[in-house]
Amino acid sequence: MQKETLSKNQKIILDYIEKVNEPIKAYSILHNVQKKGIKAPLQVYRALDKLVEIGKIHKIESKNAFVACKNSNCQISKATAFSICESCEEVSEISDHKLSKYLKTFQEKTGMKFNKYNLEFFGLCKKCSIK
Amino acid sequence: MQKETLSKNQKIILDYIEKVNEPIKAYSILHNVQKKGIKAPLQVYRALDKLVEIGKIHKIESKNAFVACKNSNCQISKATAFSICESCEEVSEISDHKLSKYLKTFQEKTGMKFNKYNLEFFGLCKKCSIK
DNA sequence: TTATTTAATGTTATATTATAACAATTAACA
DNA sequence: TGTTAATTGTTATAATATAACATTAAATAA
Repeated sequence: MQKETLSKNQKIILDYIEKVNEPIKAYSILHNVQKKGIKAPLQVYRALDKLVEIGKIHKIESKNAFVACKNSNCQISKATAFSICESCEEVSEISDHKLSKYLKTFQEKTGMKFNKYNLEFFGLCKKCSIK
Repeated sequence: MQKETLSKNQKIILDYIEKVNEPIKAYSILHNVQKKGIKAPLQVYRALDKLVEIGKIHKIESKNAFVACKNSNCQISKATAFSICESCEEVSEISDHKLSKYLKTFQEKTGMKFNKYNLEFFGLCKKCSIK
């Protein structure tokens, strides 16, 4: 699904999330797109649902926040991995080949048929560990 | 930290979570321990925080639910992995050596110092994929 | 022991996150 | 063009979580 095929609200909200470029919460999005005519939480949540579904954004579950997907071709739209610095709150999307591979073998082993996973690492980023 | 050193509320709530043996939500816990004298959400949330901190339970972030840790010796108290069936809602804790190993090498590569991760797989369990 | 500090509790109020329900509108397409 | 599916708008409310403050219990140092 291309950005061009998104609906009005979906576009407004994706544009905003891409602009801020860091995890942002639904009500904060709402607050920031009100000048564009979006008035109610549901309008935001509906767009978020769709954007997550098509892989344009990811939800950081541990933070109830949403962030634009950095993998433009988003093959991994349904397999997200993030590292989250507990000090500066920086969040980075991880795109690691070995990990995807591991997860596949894991699937075979457990007999479970996965169609999605969510992985969140917490710790100190390089910068913050120096301090 | 042993179970014996837990406080009154912590014990009540851990006992209940261990008994139900599946992910359960804070307000559901509250409802079910009211006969034991726990009256307010905060009493539950405080105990949950502590129990998560010491590794007796885990939070399933995508479900806002809590589940007892199955690894009695809980070395992996801070490294949790779950598989979640999207059909029957069954949740299993995963304890996989290869995964822990992978995560360690990953840490070295990124320069980030991790002290915790959360991994949630979604899909269909064996039973449900047959249906 | 007793003073002191730290952890846990109790309680009320409120903040934050998310969805239900229903009516209206627009887009997709047979 | 008529029909279905997707999206929107709106109000109300459900579900999840924390703030703030007073009190009590437990741990431990003098």
